[in-house]
Amino acid sequence: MNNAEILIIDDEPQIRKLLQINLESNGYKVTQASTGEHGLSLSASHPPDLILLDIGLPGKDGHQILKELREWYNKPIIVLSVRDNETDIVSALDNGATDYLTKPFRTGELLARIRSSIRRSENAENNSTVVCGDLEIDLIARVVKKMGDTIKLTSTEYNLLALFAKNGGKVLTHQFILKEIWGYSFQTETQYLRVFVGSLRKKIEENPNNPQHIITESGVGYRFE
Amino acid sequence: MNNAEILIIDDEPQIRKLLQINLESNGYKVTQASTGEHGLSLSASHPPDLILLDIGLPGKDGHQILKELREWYNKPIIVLSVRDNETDIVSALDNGATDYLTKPFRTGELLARIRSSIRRSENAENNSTVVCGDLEIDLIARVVKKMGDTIKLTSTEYNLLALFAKNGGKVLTHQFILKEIWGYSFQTETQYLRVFVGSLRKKIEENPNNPQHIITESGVGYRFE
DNA sequence: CTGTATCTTTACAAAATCTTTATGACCCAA
DNA sequence: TTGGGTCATAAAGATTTTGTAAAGATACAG
Repeated sequence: MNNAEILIIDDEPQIRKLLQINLESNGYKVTQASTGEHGLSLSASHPPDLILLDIGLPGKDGHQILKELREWYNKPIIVLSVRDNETDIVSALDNGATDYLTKPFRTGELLARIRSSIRRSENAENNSTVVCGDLEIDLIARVVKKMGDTIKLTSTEYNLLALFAKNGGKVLTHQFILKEIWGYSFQTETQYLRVFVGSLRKKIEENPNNPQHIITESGVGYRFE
Repeated sequence: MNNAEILIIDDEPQIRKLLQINLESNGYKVTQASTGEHGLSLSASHPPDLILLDIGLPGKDGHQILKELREWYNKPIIVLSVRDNETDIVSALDNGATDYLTKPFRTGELLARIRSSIRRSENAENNSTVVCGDLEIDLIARVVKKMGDTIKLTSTEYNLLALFAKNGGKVLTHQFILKEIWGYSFQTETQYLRVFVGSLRKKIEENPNNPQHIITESGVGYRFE
């Protein structure tokens, strides 16, 4: 992923600034939060592709934030901390941190660890091009073709289709889809899904009244074939 | 994974011994190799669940071994090294190392990083399918197939079948099933069960009048075979 | 500032599913 | 034989879930 979105949760402005400059110059899109609570709400309303989390936060502790994030967030979380003691490291890793880096860190190493984390979270969902009957979905170029012709999709439509394509054959619950595309706080907005699934079907299905790709599993969610 | 197999590739016997003792006392099964070449052939003949790789190997360099491993091996590789310079760290991570730890390392931290790596590589795979004659029930994808063809089940029908599949061979009482699927207050609604078992049988049994999968235990409940 | 594309919300019809009722079969003991 | 209990099935009804169109809101580019 070239332009992954990274959320920084850290109370020190100079660290945030340093990270922002380095990350942006490497092509990442950066969001910032100075408190854990703000970080939680930001990630809930728009889930980033990776989170950089400081452990030594004022107010709610970083360990606590990590636990709350991991209740639903399953992409990489790299913990940054001045604390170099084993207890903090082990606790963070066992609570679901992807990696733990002590401050001061080397920028090159941080970037490499970010690349490594993102790479693994990506090929967990098995990247490249998904071919499905007359449909071709290029997950890298973000292009969708039907019988060889490029289809014009809006950003949200594409995100939804990509999520389906990455999880072909599985039933995805409404909650899961809403969480992935719109964010944690949209879990109850099932009407969004109906509208967007409707418009996707109009564009990708041969006969939208008898969908062959996006199949509805009544009461549960949708399944992509 | 409680008893994961870990391969140690390191030329220092005392490090291997130290690792072996610590890993085995934590329930891991340990194999050892003192050279990169030996490590490659061991991992090829019997792929471990995780590899601990020393970078400072005599003969073929650890970076080279890492590259060759990554041509086919996609489970976690944690690099251990006395080299604490950025070049080695970045190179290892970019060549597919899951993590990089400098020696001397803290045992607790290493164990936590091993747990973390294995945990993530596990839930990347993760498919539990119950096969039962011509029936296949994929509990993660929430899909049921009969002779390879996907069967359309309603949400309640699926829940019921999944409950049966998870308890194959056991007799499940009416009360228990009703409690699990509909909730505690439905324990007396045995007629629900008759209706739903009936419709399930129509869909999954070869001959619904002579059911082979869902067997009636008169006066008690049902049993799944 | 203006128009266009996209997203969000509302309203209602259609479809799918669940619940209830009715009926008949079967087994077993009185 | 007869009557009570358990079970299976069909079908009517009630309820929930889904699909669709379209209006209002928002964001964005020129």
